[in-house]
Amino acid sequence: MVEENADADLLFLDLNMPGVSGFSALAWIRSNHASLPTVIVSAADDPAIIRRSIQHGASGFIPKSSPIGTLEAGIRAVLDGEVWVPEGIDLRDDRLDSEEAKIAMALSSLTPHQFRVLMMLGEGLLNKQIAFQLGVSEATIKAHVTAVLRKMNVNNRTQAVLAVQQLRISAPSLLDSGSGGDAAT
Amino acid sequence: MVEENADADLLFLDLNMPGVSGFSALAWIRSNHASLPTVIVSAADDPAIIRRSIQHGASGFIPKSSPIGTLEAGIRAVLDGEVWVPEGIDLRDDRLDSEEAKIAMALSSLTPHQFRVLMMLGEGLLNKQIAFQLGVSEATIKAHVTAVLRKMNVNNRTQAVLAVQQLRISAPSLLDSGSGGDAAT
DNA sequence: GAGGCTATTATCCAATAGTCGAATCCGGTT
DNA sequence: AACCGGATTCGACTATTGGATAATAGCCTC
Repeated sequence: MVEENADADLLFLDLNMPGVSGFSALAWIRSNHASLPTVIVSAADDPAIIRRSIQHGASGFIPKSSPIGTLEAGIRAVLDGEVWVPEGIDLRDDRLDSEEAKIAMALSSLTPHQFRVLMMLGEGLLNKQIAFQLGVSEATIKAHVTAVLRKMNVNNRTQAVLAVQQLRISAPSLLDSGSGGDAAT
Repeated sequence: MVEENADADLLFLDLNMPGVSGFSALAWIRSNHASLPTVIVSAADDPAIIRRSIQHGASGFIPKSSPIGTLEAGIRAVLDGEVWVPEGIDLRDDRLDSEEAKIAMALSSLTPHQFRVLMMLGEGLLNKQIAFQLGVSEATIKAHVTAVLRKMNVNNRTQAVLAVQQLRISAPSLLDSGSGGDAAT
């Protein structure tokens, strides 16, 4: 849709759209339509998610629970070139997880069709099914898939899908990174 | 490890172990070793995660930040057959998301080897690599994979991996669907 | 108009994935 | 001891995937 509406002034983007996992779309749109301010509208209000949205290039974040007035103020602010987040959200000290940044960058380099194909890989579809849905030959899809694997630096579609999954809405800040044995007794 | 220590009295399980995504291991262990009380020990303290742990059959949840005394009390309670969660966590109204329950049930039906193979699929490994790591022929792995696909009711490994990913630690309560509304931290 | 990038398709080939049937092993029963 | 159901193992066969190469066409830029 973004491709077909290149003259839009503003984009409202819902995280967790079916068929597009988490921040993938945001990361791609930010690079391929840099002049299109994007506001995340989400039911989530987790500070970690808000921060990640901004890190991925969103111009604003407006929880669905916001009163109309806030929505309006947010839109005005973003159209004025500002970054808008709910009150009380601290954006300092923000740096994107390096692994996540790497994946986002790879996504950015994809062409529109390649991105589309990748999202469909993420639904576990066969090349043949993707070809049918997009109305092109399977050979074309294979070419796209090959290009995607190369750009994402992975060896097969499953790994590509797993990489994309890392941009899902989950709360990395809540996890731990250390690990050690767990044992029983 | 659980398979090799069938006589254990209690299992401490860390969510997000490398190679086992989220609640997968818990779901499987609960069905295949029903008499083994399992306590989740995690750095996370999100009420949603704690609730999901109990829903998946954990006997207790102890945040890593807990003082020793609490840890001890929790262990005693669980060994006495009780369910232990941090103070202030409300467990009422608990029903597992139906899609998630379906996946957990499918996982439960897997044999030890099949489960192991599935977890390795989740790392994007080739059949050949799995075969090597487990010291069996590739044909054997293929057979296991086929069995897994059948039990999980999917058509290919990518779909199987995606299903397992749904049991990752992410906070469904933070996404749309209404209800909850606990902003952590 | 030339050069560069994307998209499309095709063909050929090697590797990987998935299905089927069958042999073997193992624990528990009869 | 014979039997049974299952888990595990494996080889043969087929389908899908991924890589390499090439050709055509459209689009944008210089």
